[in-house]
Amino acid sequence: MTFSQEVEAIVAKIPRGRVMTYGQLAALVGRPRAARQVGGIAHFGNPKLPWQRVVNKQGGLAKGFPGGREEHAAMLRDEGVVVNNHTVNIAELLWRPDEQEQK
DNA sequence: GACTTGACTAGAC
DNA sequence: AGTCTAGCCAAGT
Repeated sequence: MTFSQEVEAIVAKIPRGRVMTYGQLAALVGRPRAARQVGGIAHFGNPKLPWQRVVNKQGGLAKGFPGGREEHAAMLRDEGVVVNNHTVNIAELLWRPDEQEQK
């Protein structure tokens, strides 16, 4: 299991209407400083994963997302995420894996 | 096996 | 407050 596979696994588990930061995502797989790599994985990784739920620490949408932030924001809104000025309420929407684990 | 790249983050100017 | 630089880690070439 490579780092990218672990990251993809977590991204795939992010519930609808929730988001995560690259930094936290990296930390969850044991590499708190690998935020850059998380972004890199998103670029050439599995395009079917909800990368739109992965945002930077400011809650801002990914700058390199295909279609631009407009499309990114539209996707998140469709999931029930409140997006203001291309920025999500990271404090409210940040998802914690333990919410789902509950075990 | 070494060098380059990258959808990040935090600190400095 | 906006922009630049440096640090970081793993995958790609």
